[in-house]
Amino acid sequence: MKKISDFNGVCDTDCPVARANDIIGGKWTTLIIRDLLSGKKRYSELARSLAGISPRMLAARLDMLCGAGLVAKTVYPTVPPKTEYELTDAGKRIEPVIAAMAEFGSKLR
Amino acid sequence: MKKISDFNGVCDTDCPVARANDIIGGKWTTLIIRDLLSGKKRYSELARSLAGISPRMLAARLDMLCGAGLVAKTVYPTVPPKTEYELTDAGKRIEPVIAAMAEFGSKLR
DNA sequence: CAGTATCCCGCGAGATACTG
DNA sequence: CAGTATCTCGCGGGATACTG
Repeated sequence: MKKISDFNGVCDTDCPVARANDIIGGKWTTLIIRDLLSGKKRYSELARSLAGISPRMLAARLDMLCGAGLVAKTVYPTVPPKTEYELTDAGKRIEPVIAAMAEFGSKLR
Repeated sequence: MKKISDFNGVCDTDCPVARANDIIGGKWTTLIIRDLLSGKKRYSELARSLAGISPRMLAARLDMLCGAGLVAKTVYPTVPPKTEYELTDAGKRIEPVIAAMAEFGSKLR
C-alpha cells in the first residue's frame, strides 16, 4: 500500500494528484463517471440523469474522456441513431476516486 | 463497505459526489490538501510548494477550506507574523480521496 | 436520438503592487 | 511574513435553436 506522503512535496510539473485533477476536476466529469460506473449508457440516459447539463457540455466532456482513453464510444448507424458510452479499463480505475469522494461527501454537513 | 452503485442515479439536489466535487473541484484545492496531509504548514510554505499559485488564490482557497471546517488556522501575533494551517478531523477525511486520485493519476499516460 | 451551431456571461484565476 | 487591493482576462459553462 502506497503512503500518501509519497505524493507530497513540490509538484509543479507532474504531480499525480494534479494530473488526476486535470481530468476529473471539471464540474460534470465526476458525475458522468459515476453514472458510467453502473454500466454502459446512452447519450440521452446521461442527459436525463445529469439534470441541468447542456447538450454542448455533455458532448464536450464525453469527447474529452474518450480522448483521454477513459471512455469508449460505440455508434450504431441505425435510424434513429444510437450511441453508447462505457468506461474503458483505464476509466474503471477512477472508481476508487469516485467512491472516496462519495464517502467524503456523504459525511459533509 | 459501501458499494459504488449506492451513489448512482439522478442527483440534481444532493449527491455526495457532487458535494465533494464542490469542495475539492477547484484547480488548487486538492494540491493544498495534499500538502497539509503531511502536517501543519505555514502560508509561505504552501506558497512555495504550490509553485505558480498567486497569493490571492492561496488565501481564497484556504479561507474557503476554513469556512467549510476542513482546515484550521492558527495565528501567532508575533513580529514577523506567523500563521499555521492544518487539517481538521473533518479535513482528514479527504485523505482517501487524494490517495485515490494520486493512484489514478500515476497510472495515467 | 444524438448531437452542432451560436451567442453570451460570470467567475475562477493570473499579475502586480502594496501594507500591517 | 502573511496577506490585501486592483485590474484584467480567458474559458468553463449556460441557453437556445437547429440538424443528419
